[in-house]
Amino acid sequence: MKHWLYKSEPEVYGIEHLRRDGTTLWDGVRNYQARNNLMAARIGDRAFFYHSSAKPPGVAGLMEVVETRVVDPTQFDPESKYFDPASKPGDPRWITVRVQYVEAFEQFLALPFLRQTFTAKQLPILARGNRLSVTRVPPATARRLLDLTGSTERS
DNA sequence: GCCAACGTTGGC
DNA sequence: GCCAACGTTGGC
Repeated sequence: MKHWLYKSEPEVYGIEHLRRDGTTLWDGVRNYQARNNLMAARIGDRAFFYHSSAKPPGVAGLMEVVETRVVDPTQFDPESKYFDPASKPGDPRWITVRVQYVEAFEQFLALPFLRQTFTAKQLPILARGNRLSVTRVPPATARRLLDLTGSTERS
């Protein structure tokens, strides 16, 4: 089982929205590297929910991947801000996953704390200039994060 | 609001 | 294929 980190702005869609919805389609990713990471997810993988552009930003909760390689419908919707006129229904460009709520962490981990605790190698989003919205979290880092958050999944 | 770090686009 | 211009992300 792999661990990932998915970013979203909590004012747009945060862990509390997911708690309410139960599951959601992680749509709107329009970066090829991030998409490739989404395509590498397998059912049962866990994803840390990262609140970006928040005050403060940080790791807020945990999700489980429940459906993989889902065609992102917003690419074909002219009304959507994620509409991609170059993507063809027979050859969709944007593929994503469905995620399910696992928990909102008792202990939110703010970015300054993450910087104190991990190196950029341990947690790729800390790398200078890293703007990728979907990244892998190495197993050792995932374990430490789960411990630090008081997750129900801690070992 | 600013800026760094990229990714994308389009002219040539 | 190069590269300048432009757009986006996201922290500060």
